[in-house]
Amino acid sequence: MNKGLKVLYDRGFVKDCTALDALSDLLDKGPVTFYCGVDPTGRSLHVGHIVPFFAMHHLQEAGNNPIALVGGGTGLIGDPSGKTEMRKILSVEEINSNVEAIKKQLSTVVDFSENPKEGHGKARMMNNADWLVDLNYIQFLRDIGKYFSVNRMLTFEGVKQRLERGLSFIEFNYQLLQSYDFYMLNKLTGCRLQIGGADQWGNIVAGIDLIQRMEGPECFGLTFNLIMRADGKKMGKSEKGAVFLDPELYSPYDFFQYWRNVADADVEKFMKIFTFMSLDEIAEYSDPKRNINEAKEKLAYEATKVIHGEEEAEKALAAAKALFYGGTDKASVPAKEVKREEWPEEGMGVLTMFTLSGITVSNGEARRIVTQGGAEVNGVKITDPKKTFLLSDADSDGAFLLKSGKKRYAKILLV
RNA sequence: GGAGAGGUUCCCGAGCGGCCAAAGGGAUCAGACUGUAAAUCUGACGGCUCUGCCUUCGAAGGUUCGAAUCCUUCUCUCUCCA
Repeated sequence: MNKGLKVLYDRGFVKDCTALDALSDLLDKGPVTFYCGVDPTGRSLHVGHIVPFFAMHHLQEAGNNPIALVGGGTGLIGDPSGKTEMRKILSVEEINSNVEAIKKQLSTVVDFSENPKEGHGKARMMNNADWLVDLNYIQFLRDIGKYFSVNRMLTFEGVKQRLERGLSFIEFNYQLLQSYDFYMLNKLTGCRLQIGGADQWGNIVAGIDLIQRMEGPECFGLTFNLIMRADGKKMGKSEKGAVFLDPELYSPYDFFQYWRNVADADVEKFMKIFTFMSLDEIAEYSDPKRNINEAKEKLAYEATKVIHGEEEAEKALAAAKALFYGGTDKASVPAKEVKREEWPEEGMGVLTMFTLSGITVSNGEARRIVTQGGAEVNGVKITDPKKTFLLSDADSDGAFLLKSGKKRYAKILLV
């Protein structure tokens, strides 16, 4: 099998391939241009979204040329695959600002630079708005629509599910547009391969068929496993909601903690997918004789390093050590700054402090934690919800370190 | 267009005109046990200046001493018919 392709298999990405042998041959013959779509529906991707882009990274490393196709046009519609409800329709401005943010996030795993490393393929970013927005409806129906069978589209799993709940015509069209994307990319760039999550299978196959019917070359599709956690939950959801890549929405410290707390059974799998560690190194960490917590720490460090950079990863690691093993560097604990002169003279109540720090959403929730014995301030357990703190109670760094439960930390920093 | 069913707190889902901030489950949070894991058990779970007060049951009105529960209009969803 082709080397680049094998990497994806070895690391556990691949779910299905339309024509494995033929694709392998094609890759062997030289660099292949391939693409993967992203929907700009939010201002940040979360860890589940980025799986195909890790795959993209490995293929790029093998010399192939990736295209990250932002769905600036299709985002105006919404893909019904895997959704049980209609997606909200975004304005053009929203989409454009999301596109910018997403590009930045993708750059952490895919190298979009002008001069990629020796032997690596050259990546680029494209936007399907470029050819979709001005599409002429009648023309499109005549040229593209004639190749699609509604009967066949109705048999697709994603569509079937939606039929039970209702599917609007606009969403039903998604498949045609995605197929058209593939066709256009093939024409414009010679793109021969589309990769994506397992839920994209139907759309990818439809695209390949379309190109064939439009008398283009044989194209390929490769889909990846939907990454599930050992507890059966979908990847990328945490107690706090989706694990976003945007540090504003999900701090690097929390990001680190997300990986630090994965189930034992997931560690090896996640190392293969969400880090660039070599398989040999991963094998070392997976040795059952080895302390599983060491492996989790490594996973957390590596994953954070990829997404937020080495510096943030170091900080998160140091902070974790400080909080859990009594170190001193607590710098990267998420902090909320408060001006000294704004601190109430009679002291600030614990409940207010917890809510202010963002650790709790309401005073009621803070009260619960305090009365149930889960609250700590600067290492001292607080059980009285009426307890107040004066400026002079802050630690030597001028901070209050708040702890909720066993592992949630936040800080109020006096400035 | 016609007929019917329905919109309940984060999600699913129960709810006799007063005893409903609203059963039950899930999710979540805290405690115990642990390895910053899993499983399990216990407790909490709208907001607040918290033995009380305020805001919620698609929206707006109305009936009533009193409504999530009754009436009217509007709105949205689903099903069947054409």
